[in-house]
Order: sequence, then structure tokens, then C-alpha cells
Amino acid sequence: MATKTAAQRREEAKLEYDAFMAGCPSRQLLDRISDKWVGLVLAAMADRPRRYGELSKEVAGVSPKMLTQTLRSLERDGLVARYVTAEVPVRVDYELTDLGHSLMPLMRAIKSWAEAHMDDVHVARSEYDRTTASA
Amino acid sequence: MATKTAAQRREEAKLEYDAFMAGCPSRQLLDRISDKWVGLVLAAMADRPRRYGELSKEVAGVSPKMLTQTLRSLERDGLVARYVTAEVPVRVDYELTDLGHSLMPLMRAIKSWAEAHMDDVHVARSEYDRTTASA
DNA sequence: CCGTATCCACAATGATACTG
DNA sequence: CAGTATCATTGTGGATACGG
Repeated sequence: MATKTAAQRREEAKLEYDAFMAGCPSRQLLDRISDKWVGLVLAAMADRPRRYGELSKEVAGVSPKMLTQTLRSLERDGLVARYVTAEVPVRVDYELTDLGHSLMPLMRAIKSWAEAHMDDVHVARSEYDRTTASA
Repeated sequence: MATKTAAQRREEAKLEYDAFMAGCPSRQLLDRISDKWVGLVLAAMADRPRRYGELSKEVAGVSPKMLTQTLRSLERDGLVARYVTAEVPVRVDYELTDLGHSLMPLMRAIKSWAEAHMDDVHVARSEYDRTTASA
């Protein structure tokens, strides 16, 4: 039996990692809510349903591609519901589901921690940058 | 005065977006904690300080480049402290700061929501995929 | 009006060899 | 032991023209 190559060892390690984390629900949740546009989209329809065009304006700077992609993944995860009304032209509304609403306290918790501690973080950064300054 | 081009309008929109979100602390916090390795690294030293080599093994699959990069950003943000002991060979320990520890309840909250609701998410995904199935 | 299709740019991640 | 330097690769997001 030949000695394992670095690549092989790394592959095994990777499997362990996957076994430990890939299945961890917190990882998937973080990946979802930390998406660049998710927070803005959810916030935009927190209080009432919104049409696609409304979201497009309210979430300023988002391209149609990203807006649709964001809405689709939120819909797939059951956080947002999509309603199509067959008018001419067609009308589409999006709104938070109960599951989507249940996520809001968590978002608020994140906001709270950040508001309470981001000053410390910024001070730490300044100190680190000052101390580490090279030239 | 010429009509604004699409690019110009988009640029203005982008600035509005930046003004609204770039300064939002929750955005920065999410970006930090949702990093691929941050969760694992923080978890690895949650109960006691760890040496670089220990982290390298415990956080299986991480390359030295990413481990160092992760540790540096956590150190810069004041979530982790780095201690160098001048032995031969050199010894370096990392541990959570008070600020780092204060983040743990939030991580647990995320984990809790995920554990409580990821089943719903998975059901929603299955339903969505089933309904949307094309070929 | 509500998206989809396409192409492009760039940042993020990874493997790995090498240095203090 | 504890990283750093380099190169290759991939994923992610953006602009925009066009279709239902």
C-alpha cells in the first residue's frame, strides 16, 4: 500500500468536513440570508406584498437577473409566495409566507448585535490597521 | 439636457442603494459570519485556545491560505486574539476575545432557527421542484 | 409588465511549493 | 511550526437585448 498523497489526504479531510458541516442547517441558513440581495428583498416586502416592478425600484441597483434569481430561491425555500394575476398586462405580486415572517426576529437579532457591537469592531479594525501599518 | 441613459440611471440607483445598505451594520456582520470558514474556525476555538496547526486539522479541508486569511480578518475585527510564543519552533495560539464570545449566542440563535425550520424549507423545496419539474 | 437568455468581468477559493 | 507566494479555476454578479 503506497503512502497517501497530499491530494488523497486532503480529499478525505474534505469528506470529514462535508460530513460535519454540509449537513449543518445553520450553514445553509447563513448562505441564504447572507446573500447580497435577500436582505433587501425581504425588507422590501416585510410589511406588505410587492409587485415585481415595485421591488425592482425599491431594491435600487438590482438587475432583473438578480432580482428574479433572488425571488426564485426565496420562493423555492418557502419564504416568499408568488401570485400571478391574469390581467393585461400581467401582474405578479410577492409576499412573505409565515415561514418568511418567522425569519424576521432573527434578522432583527442580527441587526441588534451589529448595532450593539459594530463600534467595537470598527475600533478593533482601526487599531489593527494602525498597528499593522507597514510603510 | 439629454435624457439619461440606462447606465446613468442605474448608476444613480446604485448610489442610493449603497447609501442605504453599505452603512448598515447588519450587512457587514452577515458578510463576516457567513464566510465559508468563519463558522468552523470560531467553533473550533469556542471552548479553548487553539494553535494554528490544530485549527488546520480540526477545520478539515481548509488550505493554509484560507485559514490564515480567515484568522487575519477575525483578528482585525477583534473577534479573535493571536498570541505568539517565542519558542523554537515558534508557537502561535488563537483564542476568542470577549467580543468573539458575545457573538456565540447569535450563532446559536441561527442554529436554533435552522433546526426548527429547515424541515419546512426542505419540504418547500421538494414541493417547488416537483411542481416545477419540466422534462 | 414580467421576466429570460447571453455574454462578460472579476472576485473568491483552492492546490501547492517554498520561506522565516 | 507557521505561515506566504503564485497560479489555475470556478463561481457570482452585472449589463443588456429580447421574448411571452
